[in-house]
Amino acid sequence: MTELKIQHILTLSYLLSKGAKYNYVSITTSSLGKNIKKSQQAASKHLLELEQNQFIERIISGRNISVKITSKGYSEMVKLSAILQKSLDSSPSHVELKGTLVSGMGEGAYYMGLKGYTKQFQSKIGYVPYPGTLNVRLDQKIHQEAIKQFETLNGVKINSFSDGKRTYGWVKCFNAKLNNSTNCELIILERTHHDDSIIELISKSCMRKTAKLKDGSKVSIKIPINS
Amino acid sequence: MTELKIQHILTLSYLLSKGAKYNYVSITTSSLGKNIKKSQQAASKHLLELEQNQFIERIISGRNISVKITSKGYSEMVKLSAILQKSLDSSPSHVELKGTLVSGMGEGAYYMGLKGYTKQFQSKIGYVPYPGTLNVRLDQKIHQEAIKQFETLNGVKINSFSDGKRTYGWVKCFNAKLNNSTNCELIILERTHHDDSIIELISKSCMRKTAKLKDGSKVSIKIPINS
DNA sequence: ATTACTACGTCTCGAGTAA
DNA sequence: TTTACTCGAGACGTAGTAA
Repeated sequence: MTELKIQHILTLSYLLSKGAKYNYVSITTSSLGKNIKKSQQAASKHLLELEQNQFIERIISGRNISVKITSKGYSEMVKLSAILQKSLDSSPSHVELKGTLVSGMGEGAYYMGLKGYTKQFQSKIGYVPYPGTLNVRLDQKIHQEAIKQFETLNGVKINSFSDGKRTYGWVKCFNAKLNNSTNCELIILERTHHDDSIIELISKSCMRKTAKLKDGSKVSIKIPINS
Repeated sequence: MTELKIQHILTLSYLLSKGAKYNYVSITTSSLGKNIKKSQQAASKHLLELEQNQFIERIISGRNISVKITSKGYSEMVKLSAILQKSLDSSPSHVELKGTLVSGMGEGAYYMGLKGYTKQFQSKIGYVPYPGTLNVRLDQKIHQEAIKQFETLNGVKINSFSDGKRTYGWVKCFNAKLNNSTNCELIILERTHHDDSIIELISKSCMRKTAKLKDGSKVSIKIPINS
């Protein structure tokens, strides 16, 4: 049994949309050509080949050509569409980052402890974070690159605020799971104070204790993507 | 902007199924080749071209290659999948037959009037047909061919029966609309007594009267397909 | 083992054109 | 107008092979 050639799927798709599943529909090769963005000659060849391989049936009366898709042709299209559909759906909806626990400068703890932030944390993520952020260095390039997409993804937005002297930038939170067990939030800062390879996490309790971590521990962070 | 080449969709589909929408996933060109049923070399070329046209991003560290689909690549796949999906869904779910009203031999009327049939008609299609079938000759080849598929489609099945002397074959009924207005049933007989170009219709009342028809009238019959 | 180059063969397309 | 042929150009895939 001959396989459906990949370049024929647009032709079959067009025929299908014209109702060629149950009825013989009359078409011209030039109109088909336009629709699949190929020449009239290519369209003609497509029909010929599809007929030869029994994906379609043709009835020719004079200049008029009528085409119907066979059940074999239809099921091939269903199969292909299902493959695409499945691959689009099944794409795992989380990002996994791996890295090493490092010491921060205490800056994160200072900023995140400001009232302008803690009030919003309480209402938007449901808790006031333990004072102190967990800094993780992403050792591999693939994780350093993967983190960049969070700039464009939508998380829980903690708005910027001002205390009269200066303004503090916004913070985006993404729910995450540390080492498959500890719930926490990955935070993306408007004004970051370190390079792309360091990420910061906050949590309700002290993660160094609950997850039994110390500097140099290898950690995994999984962030579900909900879109 | 370069278009996504049709031969690359299987590669993108495979990457997607490996989770390459959000994460960089590491793959080998030979495993990709196997999955898309092409050689390792072809797979390598595919990745190179996809990267060139910004459908994917690659990170190469030594022998290891990691790939992530770009948003451009993802949306192209969504687009294509939608086109296929739509063409599969939107296929008109009815068959239209056109033909000319002709006189039957009265045989249809005789058989369909037998109690073994009429009892089943009453319970399965909700009425006892007007005694007499409407015979329509399908003038065009495309309609003569289209009628053949009803052999394999499932309609309302009127079972065969025996009166002791002989058995009478089964009858399949398909709800139909005559000239867009009169409800009737297309009947497919196990033992037909005429050639493929003649179809028979039954209805509750006399269609020649209700639809104002006489021999030679051109008629249209639309049969919804429910599958 | 890996990726990806060159070389070559085959497939696909489109221009020209016949019927 | 149609469809579909021939044929040349270029796209695509694979074998062999280097790194």
